[in-house]
Amino acid sequence: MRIVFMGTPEFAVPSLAQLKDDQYEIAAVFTQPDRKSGRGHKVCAPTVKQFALKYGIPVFQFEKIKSAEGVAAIADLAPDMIVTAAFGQILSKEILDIPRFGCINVHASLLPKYRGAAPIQWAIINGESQTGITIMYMDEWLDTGDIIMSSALDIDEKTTGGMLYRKLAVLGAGVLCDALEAIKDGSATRTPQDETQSSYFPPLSKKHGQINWNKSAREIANLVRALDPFMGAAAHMEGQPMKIWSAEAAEGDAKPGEIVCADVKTGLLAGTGEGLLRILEIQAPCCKRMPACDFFCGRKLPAKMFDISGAP
RNA sequence: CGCGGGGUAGAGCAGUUUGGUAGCUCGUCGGGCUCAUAACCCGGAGGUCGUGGGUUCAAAUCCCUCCCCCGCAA
Repeated sequence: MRIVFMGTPEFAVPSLAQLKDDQYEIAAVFTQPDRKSGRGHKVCAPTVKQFALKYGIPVFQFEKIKSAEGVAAIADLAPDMIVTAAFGQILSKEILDIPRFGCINVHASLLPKYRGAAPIQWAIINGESQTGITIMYMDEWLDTGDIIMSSALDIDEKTTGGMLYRKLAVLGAGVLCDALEAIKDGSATRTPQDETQSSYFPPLSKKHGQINWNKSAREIANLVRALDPFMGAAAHMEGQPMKIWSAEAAEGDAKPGEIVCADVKTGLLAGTGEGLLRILEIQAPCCKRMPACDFFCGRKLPAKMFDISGAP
């Protein structure tokens, strides 16, 4: 089977590696263009590109895969199937119709729940105890195609976004492998998604990372956990941005945002809409993330409470 | 050349403007006090002040080089 793989970040790498290990013919890899990113705006190649180059797989990068050039490039490769995993671009019908075995996607949720670009983080933000991987045929809309198979994974109270991301990337590769086997031997099924059970969550932006101190300590702790280590939950103190990297709900009561105490014995406790938030790891501007007790160890806290209005 | 902050003891910071004995909090070790303690008191150990060079009688501090870390922005 001749496969064209499309993916961009770390999440897609285990799936691509699996295809390679299983001896599928990988005609080419499509990934997002190199972009200026990070400090100093250095141009960085996507993780998938780095992997592909290492193994001599041809790499294509189009600003818009839907463009005439993009479509032509895919058609020239004459793939039997297109496999995507966190590619970052939507395939047009024109592209979807090219491979004779269709186009399948590795999605990091149990569809039809958590459609969208950031299902892993949203599942933790919403306090889900379970998520998973779905392998599905793609259609013209976002994450709405027929399901081939899925596999569930439990989320425990300590699972961060980063941990879950890595786990699901590996699980995704495994389920992808199973799905391809089923497609090859003709046993694969197509199950339409139950629209009544569907949910969609948008890509994460800065706005989603802002801590709302009026929410419950549990909800805030979930947000903090979900955004570690990709973005970090943002709080502000006297207008200064602070990131909270690790926290847990604790018993007690105080005004939202108010710092109840900050000492080595009890840690850093802040009030919320319901319960207290014990902040375990925090980061001030210009500093790296550090345990909360280190943070207030050698300096005075800038204020007695967090800004509850959010960003200035 | 996108903007900006930072690197000083195991950890977190002050000291740099105006060059002149290396400081603070926490931890750690020893001792004391206490029914007892993560509390309190006394004492100790621990630092090539990121790297390399320059200026100077003298550099954490002033000048240049390089390395590393972080915030904004994407």
